[in-house]
Amino acid sequence: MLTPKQYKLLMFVNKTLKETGCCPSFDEMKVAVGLKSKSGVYALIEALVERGFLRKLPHKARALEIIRLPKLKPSAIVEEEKKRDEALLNATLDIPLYGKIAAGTPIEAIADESERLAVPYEMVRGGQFYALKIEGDSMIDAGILNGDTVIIRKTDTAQNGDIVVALVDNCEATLKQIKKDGSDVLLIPKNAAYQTRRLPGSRVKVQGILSSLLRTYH
Amino acid sequence: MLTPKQYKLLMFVNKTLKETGCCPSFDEMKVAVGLKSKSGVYALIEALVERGFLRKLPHKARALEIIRLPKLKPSAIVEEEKKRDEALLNATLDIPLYGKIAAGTPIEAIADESERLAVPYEMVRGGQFYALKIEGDSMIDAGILNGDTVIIRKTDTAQNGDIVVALVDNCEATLKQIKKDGSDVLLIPKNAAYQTRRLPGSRVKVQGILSSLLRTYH
DNA sequence: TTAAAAAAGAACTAAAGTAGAACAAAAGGT
DNA sequence: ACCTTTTGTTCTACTTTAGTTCTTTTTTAA
Repeated sequence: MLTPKQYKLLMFVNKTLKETGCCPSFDEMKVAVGLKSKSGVYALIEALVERGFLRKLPHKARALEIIRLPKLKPSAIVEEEKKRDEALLNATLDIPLYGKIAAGTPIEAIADESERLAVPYEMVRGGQFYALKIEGDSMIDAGILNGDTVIIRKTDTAQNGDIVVALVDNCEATLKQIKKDGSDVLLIPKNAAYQTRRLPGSRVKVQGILSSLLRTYH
Repeated sequence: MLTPKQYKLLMFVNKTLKETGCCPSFDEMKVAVGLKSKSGVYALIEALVERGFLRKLPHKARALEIIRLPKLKPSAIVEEEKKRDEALLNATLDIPLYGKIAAGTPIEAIADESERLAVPYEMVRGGQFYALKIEGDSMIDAGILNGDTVIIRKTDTAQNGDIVVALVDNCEATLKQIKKDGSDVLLIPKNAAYQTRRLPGSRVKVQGILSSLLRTYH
């Protein structure tokens, strides 16, 4: 609808009208839009009148009226769209999102490959990882809540005190703190309401150790 | 109804008019729709005029007007957008990582723009976000530990019970659960060892609400 | 393969922007 | 009322930018 110069001038007239209450002269507009001659301003004003943005009161000086302004989109929306474009720059890695794992009473085993989770590359660098959805509150005192997603690095060894995914008797998987006690292994929930389990080392396999945690609110 | 090229051009003209207030030239449209010659743009414009989507002010440059927009997108465009959305799910967004925020005794205010953090796109969809490093243990019973990174969605309003970044007296920022009590505001730490603070509403500004949480082990 | 549609490119025409000057009309002060 | 200053209008000449038309090439689909 408008050329850039026309738009610039219209905005200047609008701003001046609002700020000072009186209309700028052609010479003032001339400097505002960066021209050296009034004739150019005249042409721009004529164009704006013709397009219905301005009205000139005939035979009057400094007597322009704004009829309408081009309606611009709120800049917040523009920013949002820019953000989306930038988003494509950074990559993530998809890791398998296995079903829910009981952080309370052990329930489900690890299986399935269908669902995947995109996580920032830095969180899953150097190693093989998978994600689990936490169900239950047995690790609540370690700040691991029901519904949290934990990212596990695959490994079959762990240090004393690590929080690990432990597979018991090849059938139940659970997330617990692990400690060795002689030939036995302690699986320690982090919740006073739960009991530590003591098992012979032969019945417990480490399937990975806790690497990071994601939580979404609402 | 419209070909994909026509649709794309119409959307570009519409967007340009709304964002800048002035009409794009044929050369600008040419690059926007990925053509190398203006003549192609000309044909597209003619088609859009003929179909009643655009009006050309005769014998004027940069003088297109949108008459209406199509209610249906061409299916090729729909496909393209689907792909784009899928790509976004596998992308991260960089959000500003402001300094540490005290979850214990309030210490530092929010400032700085230098550090940034890459987070999965889904975690920061629809809004403006920033990240904070938690320092202290005042929110430990909400599963928010010392050293955790929280992602905050900018907003100045919160529901009763939300965990928010609260700015007290314009100088100290803190992460707490918020509750309204008459004209007062309660800032509730989630740790029995800490005291709830009661402040007049006028001294507290909400700077964002807790949206998600990241934790890295080791 | 071939016919039709889309795109590229060049050439041309038209409009917009620039500048300067001359002049006419309005505004302001005395 | 008068004169002076400010402001607006018109004209010419020219440059740059933009729009149109045409021919050739490429792409696409039948």
